[in-house]
Amino acid sequence: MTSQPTDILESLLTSTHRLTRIAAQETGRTTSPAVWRTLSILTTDGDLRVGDLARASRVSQPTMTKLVRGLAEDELVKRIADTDDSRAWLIAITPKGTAALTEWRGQLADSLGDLFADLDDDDWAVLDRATSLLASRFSSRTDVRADTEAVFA
Amino acid sequence: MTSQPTDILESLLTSTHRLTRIAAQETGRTTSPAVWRTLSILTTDGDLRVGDLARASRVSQPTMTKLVRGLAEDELVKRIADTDDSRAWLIAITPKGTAALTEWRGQLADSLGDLFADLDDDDWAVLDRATSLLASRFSSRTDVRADTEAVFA
DNA sequence: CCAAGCTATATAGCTTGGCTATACACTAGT
DNA sequence: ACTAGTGTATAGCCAAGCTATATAGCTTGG
Repeated sequence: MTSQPTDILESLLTSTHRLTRIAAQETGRTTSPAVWRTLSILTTDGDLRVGDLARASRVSQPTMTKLVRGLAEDELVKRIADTDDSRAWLIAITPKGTAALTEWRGQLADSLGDLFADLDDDDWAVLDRATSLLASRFSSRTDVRADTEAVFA
Repeated sequence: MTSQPTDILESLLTSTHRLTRIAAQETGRTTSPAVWRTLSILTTDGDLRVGDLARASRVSQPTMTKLVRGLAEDELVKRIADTDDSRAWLIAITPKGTAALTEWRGQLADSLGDLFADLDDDDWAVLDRATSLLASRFSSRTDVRADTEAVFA
């Protein structure tokens, strides 16, 4: 019996959050999901305004403002003045930010390696496909939210 | 071309956290990942002591104590005195807790339904297998290889 | 061309989940 | 019985999330 979508989604979210906790403990890193979610979005989508970044990451604008402030202090992102609209900023990931994301990716593999040691190539292929399926949910779509006019600049 | 495990894991975690944020916004629910992660563990593993629950959920013991207090106030779990060790408590999910988890599962399906509308049966099978693979990482007692039996039956 | 309103970001203040350090209460070993 | 060990709770901190609101800059109608 194949599981119902509702069960699959719940199990997927729950399991992944447990994985996240394991990664946090094993790496001893304090870097939060919010940080690498943000960096990851900037990497795949390119420079974004604070508001668009908030929508992409699905958090409120004040939350993203706060996150960006922290990231900018750590020099993982930089703010670029928007010449067309001086109220706005373009947020761009810095080389240091890219390096941090890459490093975290490696630590993930190291810390979760043992847990996945028994997976064969076929299992990895399944995870790969599933991950692609999930990632494709977010790519270049008329994002449910009505406005989003200028995501690509 | 298959991605490297390190990329797969990073993308998996990031995508799922974005899904989590979408679910939070669409359902308008304030219930946090920590809550349903805890309820989900209690459902699959049965009654657990606070310490064991903390280990299963991969948070510190004080964090779990705090979570359990909140859950108990909402009557989603109850504390059962451990007759063998009067320092300890067994934490059990209540019918109300089970109902809440079930309801959340349904809301997940509702709120994420549109996003996954274009998936065919094959795609869902992939997600199902991947989810089983992930879930099997945590079945601490019945060791590895739980995935092979768990997918289809 | 300027007041009124709309929009982009920032600030304030709150809640909760996460942590470490430590206290307290009970169990167990010698 | 004393000491060491273990299970839970408390205290106090920080970060990530929220809503409500302020500030600053665009835009537009009269």
